[in-house]
Amino acid sequence: MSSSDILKKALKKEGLRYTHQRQAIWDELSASDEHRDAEEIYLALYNSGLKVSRATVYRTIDVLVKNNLVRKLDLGDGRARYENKMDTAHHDHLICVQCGKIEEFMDNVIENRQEVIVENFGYRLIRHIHQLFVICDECGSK
Amino acid sequence: MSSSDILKKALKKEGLRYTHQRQAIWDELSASDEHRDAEEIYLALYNSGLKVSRATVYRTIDVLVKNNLVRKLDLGDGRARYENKMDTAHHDHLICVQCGKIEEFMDNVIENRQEVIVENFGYRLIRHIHQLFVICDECGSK
DNA sequence: TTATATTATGAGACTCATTCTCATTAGTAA
DNA sequence: TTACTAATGAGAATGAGTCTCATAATATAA
Repeated sequence: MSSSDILKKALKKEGLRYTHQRQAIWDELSASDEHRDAEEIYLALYNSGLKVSRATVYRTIDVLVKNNLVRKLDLGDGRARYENKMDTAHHDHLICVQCGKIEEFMDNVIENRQEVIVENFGYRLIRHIHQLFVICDECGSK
Repeated sequence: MSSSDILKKALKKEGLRYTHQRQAIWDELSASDEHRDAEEIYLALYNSGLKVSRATVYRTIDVLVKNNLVRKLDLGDGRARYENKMDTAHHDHLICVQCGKIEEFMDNVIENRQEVIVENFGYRLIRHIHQLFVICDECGSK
């Protein structure tokens, strides 16, 4: 399925219209596996000649997040980051507190324990946030 | 060690002065095991007749957090929560996405796996955030 | 104690990411 | 095409948190 088909499908599901702006924003996000904030997405589009407003960037990202095409990350520094979620397995993040580098990890033992913990409370797990703040090899060797 | 001794010790370590406001804020935080935001702390003080400014609330909480007397929680909704950290073992949180109720959990298997993961990257673990967003028993039964 | 030197406080201005408003523009169903 | 809406853009608004600076309070020295 092409990039535009994926988007069109999500928009149709939400009863939303297919626009150039939405396609441009989805193209920008789906073409990269970086963890960027809204301003970086906005500037990337702007610099490639696509004048999409910040408001539309935010609005469109919301739709993409809601439809599981993009993941929103809150790293605790006041700016949300977004990552392409297409064709990527579930994972959580390691963040270097010095240089900001972001790595991904996934651990089945932890995933299973989470379920057990929530079950013991008699609750139902909806989603989780698991972030390991580290000093990476490069920063640690300085 | 009394509440004021604990605070005085932390302030001395930081080279800061002991003031009524700082004591009032620490009293308010140390007397409860709730997870409140800065505005709630401010209002609790205000309503008990202690007119401490918001700026001082924020400034003092920063000192308390830095000295491990208080823990700052980022639940991803734009307002930081603070909890008394005195005499409490390490734990992470379950948050009900419907009613906002917060429960605490601690799992040694997870704690150990975290260390292993970070070690495998050749990094050093500084701190972590682990939050399980759930639907609690009360909300789930409705 | 009392004077002196700082530091802390309060009020409100400011910041910055994000959301909202509303007039204009553009999809889309018929 | 038309006609009906929904989407967009520009900039105002929001809200948590931070900063400024004149005034008040604390710690230190005498």
